[in-house]
Amino acid sequence: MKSRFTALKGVADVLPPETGLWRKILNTAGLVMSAYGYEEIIPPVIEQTELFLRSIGDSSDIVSKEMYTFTDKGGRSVSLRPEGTASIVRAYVEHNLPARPAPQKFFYSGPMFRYERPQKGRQRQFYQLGAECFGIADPAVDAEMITMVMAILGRLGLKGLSLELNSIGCKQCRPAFRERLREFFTPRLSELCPDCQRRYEQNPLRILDCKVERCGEIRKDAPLISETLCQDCRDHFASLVGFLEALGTPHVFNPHMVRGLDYYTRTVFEVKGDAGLGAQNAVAAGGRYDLLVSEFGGPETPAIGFAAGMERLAGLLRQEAAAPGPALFIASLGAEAATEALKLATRLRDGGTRVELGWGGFSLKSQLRRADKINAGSVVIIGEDELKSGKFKWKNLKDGSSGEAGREEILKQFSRAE
RNA sequence: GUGGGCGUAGCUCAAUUGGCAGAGCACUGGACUGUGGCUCCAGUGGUUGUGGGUUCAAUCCCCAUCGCCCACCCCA
Repeated sequence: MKSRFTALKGVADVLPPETGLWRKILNTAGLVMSAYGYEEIIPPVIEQTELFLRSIGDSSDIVSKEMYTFTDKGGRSVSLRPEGTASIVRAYVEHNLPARPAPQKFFYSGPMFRYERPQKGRQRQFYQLGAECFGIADPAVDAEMITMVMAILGRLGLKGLSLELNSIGCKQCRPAFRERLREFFTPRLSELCPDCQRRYEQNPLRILDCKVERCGEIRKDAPLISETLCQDCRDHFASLVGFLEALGTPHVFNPHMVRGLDYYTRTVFEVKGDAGLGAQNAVAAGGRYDLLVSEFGGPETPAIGFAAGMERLAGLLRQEAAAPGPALFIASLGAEAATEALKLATRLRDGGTRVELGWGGFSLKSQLRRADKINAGSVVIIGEDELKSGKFKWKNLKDGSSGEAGREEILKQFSRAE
């Protein structure tokens, strides 16, 4: 710990080879999402604070105590985004995108900020990858979005995931359910854990996924949202389940699942990983939010979205193979040979071949040792003999084959064959 | 914000009752004048997270502080 500066608490550098994994995740997700008709949108990471107050709502700690909020030099209260959806919806309304034909589909990725106590799978600056679809209320869109999320995860080779599903109703039926829930817990309020007593006031739905054992027993006979949904919500959910079954997408109905953000309506879903993620085991989650666009001043527009945590995805994709090395390593002996090596390397690099050089007057042996250490595919040796004869010695470090070849031959042989 | 655990070399970890800070791996070089991997040898690398205190003496005990980890809360 002699470094003069260290990264802030809860933020982290992503180093190679981890960065390769991140790129793979983003590329794969981008590929799948464009097949589903999504286009990238790049919103700013900073917004006026009120945007998040109005979207996420005050029943969540995100807004009340986790935002990076400050006053800028113009006296405005601004915040680093704690999640992506609010910005996308703002952009959608601000640029009058509802005027374009529905559905409008966007994906995004980038850092989010929440001032939380770090733990496994949770940091203050973390990356999310997400998508939003505007303009269609049909449950087929819910099924499509969920299928797309599962397709991304599947394409990445992730196994042991479970998709959980619920409906939390709309503005007609959810308030009624909240009240029924309160009535149910009122007589046993004193038996609930302190956190749940607070939830009772703030957001009684949250009591349903409390981890305290005693609270679990108490809520055994609590009313279920699925029994309280209005007919429209009930139909919507049934239809979604039908689509998923037709698509063969495995899913689990979890009547106790509650999402944290206030703006969700009807469909909510969560994809959980199996092992290795600790307590923060949701790799992706999302839901429908049919009211948010109009709350932001746009026309009444149904919408649905999801977000996935990059760090959690990367954590699940264990780094398997050794770091790939250069296709060719050029060892040289003497100043003249070094010049020749540099010229050769530059021509190959111009053609896209990855080449490393054995710089610096080291013995041939140490240069070759280094070529081996960095996992080079082949090595070419340039010394005085080779300069005289014009024939370079080469050796394949993988299979041990070797030979001699002229410059043009070498160029041809290593010009980005693979 | 709350609770618990942990800070010794780049990494993983030792260090007896409080008594000269070590090993393996990694890195660099050599043994082997221009042919890697295996082996052997050597070398580089540390104010023991930081600041105080107790003591003849602190990696070890005490206090504070910072950082990391895990869990709660919350959530991707």
